Parts: sequence; structure tokens; C-alpha cells
Amino acid sequence: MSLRYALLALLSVEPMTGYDLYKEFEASVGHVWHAPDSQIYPELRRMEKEGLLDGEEVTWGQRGKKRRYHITEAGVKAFRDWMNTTLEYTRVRDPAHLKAAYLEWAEPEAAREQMRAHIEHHTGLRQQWEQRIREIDQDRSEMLNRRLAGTPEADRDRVKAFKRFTYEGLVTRADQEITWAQHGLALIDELYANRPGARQAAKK
Amino acid sequence: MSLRYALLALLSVEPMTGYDLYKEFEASVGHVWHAPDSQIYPELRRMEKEGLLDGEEVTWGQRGKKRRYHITEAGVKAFRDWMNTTLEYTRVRDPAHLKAAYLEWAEPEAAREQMRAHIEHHTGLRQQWEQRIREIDQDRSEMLNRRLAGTPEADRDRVKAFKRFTYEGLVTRADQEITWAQHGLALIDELYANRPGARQAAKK
DNA sequence: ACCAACTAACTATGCACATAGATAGTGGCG
DNA sequence: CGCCACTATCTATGTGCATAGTTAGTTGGT
Repeated sequence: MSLRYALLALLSVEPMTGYDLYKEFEASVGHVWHAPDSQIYPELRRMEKEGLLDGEEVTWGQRGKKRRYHITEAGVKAFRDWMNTTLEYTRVRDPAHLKAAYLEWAEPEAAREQMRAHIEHHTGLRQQWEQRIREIDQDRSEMLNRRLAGTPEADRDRVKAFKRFTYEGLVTRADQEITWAQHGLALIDELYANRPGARQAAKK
Repeated sequence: MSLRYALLALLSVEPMTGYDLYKEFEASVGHVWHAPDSQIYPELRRMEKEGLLDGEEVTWGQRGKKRRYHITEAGVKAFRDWMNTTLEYTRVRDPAHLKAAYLEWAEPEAAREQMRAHIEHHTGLRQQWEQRIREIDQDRSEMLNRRLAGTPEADRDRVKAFKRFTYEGLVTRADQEITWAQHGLALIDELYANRPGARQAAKK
């Protein structure tokens, strides 16, 4: 149910087409909420039907056309209401930790590989998020700059501060996951010290 | 797709009915993977059809009956194969951080409430997980004890060690989330120092 | 003139999961 | 005896999301 609010967040800056939003998901919101275009287009139509958005037909080239969505007052209200409502948290469902709990079933080398994948995955995320922080600090994010341009000067600090705060939390989380998996690698080495990886030659 | 592996993990210890598994989900695996009974029962039937489980009709009282599932060799193999396969990670989708990124839209008091809810949520999880660690250390987990009883002595350390490792990681993660939200509270106070919460009386 | 890469949008299928409710038997307590 | 909490299972409906494929126009380069 968060997709529509991610969309409203972007549309609160300026009108956009479904494709714009899809692209923007890769570049900005996508770092906290990913969505494929096949989910975005129908959601936009639904939101228009519910009066949160106004759709406008725009010609493009000779015969091409696209639909540009504007946020309505009802849309702004819906977004603000969501922001003022405390989130419901869902139940834990964590494949990586489920696997970790039964790692004795895996071959030592497969267990290590799992830990390495965990490190790699979170290293990648960490990089993206750090990059995002740098963009915020150096005003190099197009979307954020446009948002700031339409924000009263007195509130600009807050807009930047909350985004920075968000990504800082994610970077720390990634660090924690990386450290955890490194401990995992050490633990595996320790537990199989007398019985090296199945495909590894035993020492003489 | 992880549900079936969580079920196989439990059934690798001993045969159980759907209801047993449902209960066990609340007490052990549920701490890393939650599932409602309405998802468990049909999955068990599917797994039986695929040959991963054997179902056995058991009478219970006068007219009552229940179905007890045994893991088959194919089931053990499927679980081991999954354990030896590196996980695919899914895209980021994090409602709490999505909201955090746009917190300037919320009333200060609502923003604080969101942070408090985050702290409360992760404090609850932290407690569960710490409890789990204590149970592991003191051999007070029924399920784990039964698993250990059926495990060769040489491998018992590993079984416990991986579980401990898993929950330690989750505890650290919870700590990190709590710290983050506390920073959030401090940040909100700082950013609205000149403009206290909307419903609060201004100082004379 | 043509092709590749991009813009733009839509459709289809299926699983995973949340939520809610239905049905029926059991065991114990007062 | 009647009631309640628990055991046990199943059904139904809707949303969210992944994955994959389709159609059509545009732009820029060789």
C-alpha cells in the first residue's frame, strides 16, 4: 500500500508521466521503495479514478502521446494524512536469517558463499545510499533540487535533513549486515576447522 | 518461496501436524519467518503432492482426526539443496524509511510518534530475540533440544552456534534501528526548536 | 535509409500473503 | 450438563508483487 504514497511524494514536486515516475524510481525513491512499471501504470489510473491525480493528455512528436499526471488537493491531503498516521509494522519474514539459522545443513563452502553474497548485496546497497548522501550534501540531485525550489526557504533545511537522516540509517544498517556476515565467515571457519570444505583437499 | 523450507526445517526434527507447525511458528521459526495457518495447511498438501512429505491420518479422541506429516528423502534433499543454493535478494521495499525520507510533511508530533513506534516495535523484537538466545544457551528450547537429540554429538555445537549467530545479528540490527529512531527524535526536536508541535501551546 | 536505443504504456499469469470467517471435535471446569 | 478454551482444518477474497511479454512511436547515429 506504500506504492501510491511513493508516487504522491514524487508528484508533489511536479507533474509527471508514468514513464517519468518509473525512471525516477530507479534514481531516487527506488532506493527505499522499488516498483516495476507494470505496477506503476495501473496504480496511476486507479489513483486518477479516486481523484488523487488529474491526468492530462500530452502530444509528443508527430503521433506520439503520453499522459501526464498532476497531483490534486485530495492527493496532497491523502499524502499528508498518510504521513501523519503511524505505520503498522508487518511480521518478520527474513529469508537470509531463516537460512542462517539452519546453516549446519549447508556444505561449508556453500555456507561461506551465502555469507559472501550477503556482504556483496549489502555492500552494493551501501554504495548506492552513500552516493545518495553525497548528492544531497552537494545539491546534485535533480529531483531534490526541484523539490527545494518549490519549498519555502525556512523549510528547506528540514527537507534535506530528513533525507540525509534516512540514508544515514540505511548505511549503518548495511554496515551492520556486512559485519554480521563477516562474523559468519569467521564462525564457519572455526566450526569446520577440523573438517575443511567438502571440495577442499585435507592438509597432510 | 521460503515457507516450505521453514516447514521442512521443522519437519526434519520429527513428524508434525499442520497445527503443530502453526504453533511452532509462533514459538521458534516464527521469529525469523511468520506464517498464518491459512498459508501452512495448503502448502503442506502441495508438498505432499510433490513428494516432499508423507501424510499419515491419526485419530484423536473418539471421532477427531488429524494429519501428521513426515519428511521424505526427497524432502530432506530439497531442503539440503535449498541450503546449498545462494539466496536471491529482492529489491528494497522499506515503508519506515520511505516515510522517514518525507518526514517534513508530517506534523512534528506525528513525526515523533512514528519514531517512537519504530523504537517500540524494534524493542519488542529485540526482547524476543534476546529471549531466544537465552533459551539456546540454557537448553530451554523444546524444539532445539529435540533437534539436538537427533544430531550426532560432533555436530551439536554447530547447530547451536548458527542459531545463536542468527539471533545475535537480529539483536544488533534491532539496536541499530532503535538508535536510528532516537537520532530521529533528536533531529525533530532540533529542526522544530523555533516552532513547537502544532497542538502545543507556544511559550510566552 | 535504416537500425538501435530509448520513450511510453499496457496486458497476462501466478504466487505470496493478509484477513476473515466457517466448521467440527476435544477436554476440563463448575 | 453446559460452556469455554483449545485443537484441527479449510475456504474465500483481495492486494501486492514478480516476471515476462506486447505494441507503437521517437530520436540520433552511421
